[in-house]
Amino acid sequence: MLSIGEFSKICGVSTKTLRYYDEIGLINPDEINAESGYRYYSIEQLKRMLYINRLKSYHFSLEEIKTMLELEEDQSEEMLCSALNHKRNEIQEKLKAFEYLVKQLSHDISNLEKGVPIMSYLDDIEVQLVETKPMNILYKRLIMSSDDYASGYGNHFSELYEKIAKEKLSLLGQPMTIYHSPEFNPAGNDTEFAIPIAESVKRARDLPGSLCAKSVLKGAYPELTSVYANLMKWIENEGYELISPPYEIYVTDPNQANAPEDYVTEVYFPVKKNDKAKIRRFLCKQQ
Amino acid sequence: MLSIGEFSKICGVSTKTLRYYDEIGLINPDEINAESGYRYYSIEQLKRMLYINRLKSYHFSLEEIKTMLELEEDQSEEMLCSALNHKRNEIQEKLKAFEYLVKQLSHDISNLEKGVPIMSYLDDIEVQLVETKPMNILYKRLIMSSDDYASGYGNHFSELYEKIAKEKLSLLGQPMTIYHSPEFNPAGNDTEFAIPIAESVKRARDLPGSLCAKSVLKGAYPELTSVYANLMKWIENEGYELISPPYEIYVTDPNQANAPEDYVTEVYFPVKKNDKAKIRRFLCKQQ
DNA sequence: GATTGACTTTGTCCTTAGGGGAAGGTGTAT
DNA sequence: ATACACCTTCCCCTAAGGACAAAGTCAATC
Repeated sequence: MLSIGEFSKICGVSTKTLRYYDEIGLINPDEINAESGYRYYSIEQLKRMLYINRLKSYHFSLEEIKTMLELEEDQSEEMLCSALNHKRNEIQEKLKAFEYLVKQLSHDISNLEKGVPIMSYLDDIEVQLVETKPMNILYKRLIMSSDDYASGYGNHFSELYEKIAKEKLSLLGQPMTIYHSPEFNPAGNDTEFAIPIAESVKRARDLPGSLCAKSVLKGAYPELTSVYANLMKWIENEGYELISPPYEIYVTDPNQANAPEDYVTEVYFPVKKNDKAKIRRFLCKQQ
Repeated sequence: MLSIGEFSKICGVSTKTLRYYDEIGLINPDEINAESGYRYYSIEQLKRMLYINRLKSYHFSLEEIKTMLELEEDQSEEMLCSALNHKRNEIQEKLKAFEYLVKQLSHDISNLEKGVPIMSYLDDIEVQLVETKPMNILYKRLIMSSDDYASGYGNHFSELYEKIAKEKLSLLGQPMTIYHSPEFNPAGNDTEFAIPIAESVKRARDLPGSLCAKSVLKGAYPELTSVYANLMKWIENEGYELISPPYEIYVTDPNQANAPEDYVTEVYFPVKKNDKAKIRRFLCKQQ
């Protein structure tokens, strides 16, 4: 039997960690001296501990590791395999995200070396006033958490496209997303996926035309918040106000597998000129 | 002026977060109503908030972002640039680590699909008993935290090599590391870097020869803990005990830029047969 | 047998970057 | 005046342990 210190050294895990794992039931010492409370581990527990270490290195949470160890005992290898596969996909996603980050960082660094401030691109986002025409859209509206965005977009749109194909509807434009939430909430935002079509079928509605402030983004989606911010700033400065939920039109189809830097997205903010009361309040607050 | 909810929506940051940032002084509202305590943000603060978001996406901590914002005000762009460069290197390191993880995961998955348990490789690590010859080693001993390992190894060895080159000493073997800490401690382990040489110079000492349990690892360094564990298990089972600190010899030079999977490392545990008292105690504990 | 020093126990507080919810006060529109 | 959305502070919670502190225990030496 090994004391906690000996076991600690052998597995390269601190004694603190071993006590913590005992507490959460991840690996309990083979024997605990009833009088002194000293923990003793057997040499056979080594394998379990090393297994835990390996799963930890794969970025599984201790909670996940615990259930995987229980799977191990049930000899349920398919479950284990699918957990590993799932984790591999997760890591590959992160890999891609990191590759993109390096690109972005390099871009910012080279700008900074040229003396261009990092956020100066904000001032280069152009805003136009346009009059949009009413559209008939096939829609699907639901609460989306920010985690779902990456995977969710594709799925929801493909559902809509499927319906269009099955019911032989006439496609009239690019896919779009309408944001209904009045406040940003990481837990979930009220989001509507839509595709313009000709027919007035069941899950279709009218999107009225109106005066809109519009910006076009050429770049990856994370940049969209900047565009939103810029549009809000613009309408504030120019004395307009938002009259209905903003929406985005995806001009480039992400399924066509372009690089994220080449995506083109149009952002529309339906607006009208501020009314007198608002202006008065606005000036009042300014004082 | 914008209420916290409006500002929240514009920047895509929750109101909770905005209050937290106010608390830690990352971004304070332009104005706070003295009676109601309501926070009001100006449209000019947008840029700062978006800047914070961007730095956050680069995985800077809020603490780091805070100092970077202060740098911004001092117009100290070189510091900013070096911070970004540093972060880029960090991310590239993580990228490499993730690529290796995917490899390892794939390996484990393919094994598992063949019905081979993940940890079965442990049973395949061979242990031999060997008699080592005494060596004269040039050494450098210090406390290394586990974070330092990746970067530290190279530096410390190159320092030793430099000394050998400058003082025209005779190189007699591969670089090695001796682990003196009695317990694993993430904050730091007592580690000795050493290279065998012929001359008895100042920072050289004798490493006595002895009976050793030895394993050879072909694979990346994170696997070493498994080898250590296996050796400990072996000496426990075979009735030996460790008599002096274990050490590793790096047969493959990492500087030769092989793939980590091809590294060859020998691990030595100086041992002797258990004495009677130990055996008695051991049996006693077994009961 | 006594002491020493290394080892171990439990306990409490601390870390990041906020999320959840309660209790109560405000702003604004009707 | 009232309803309702919005805002405030306050407190507790997260994952995976690390950093102490006070007190008890082990094994070896004198």
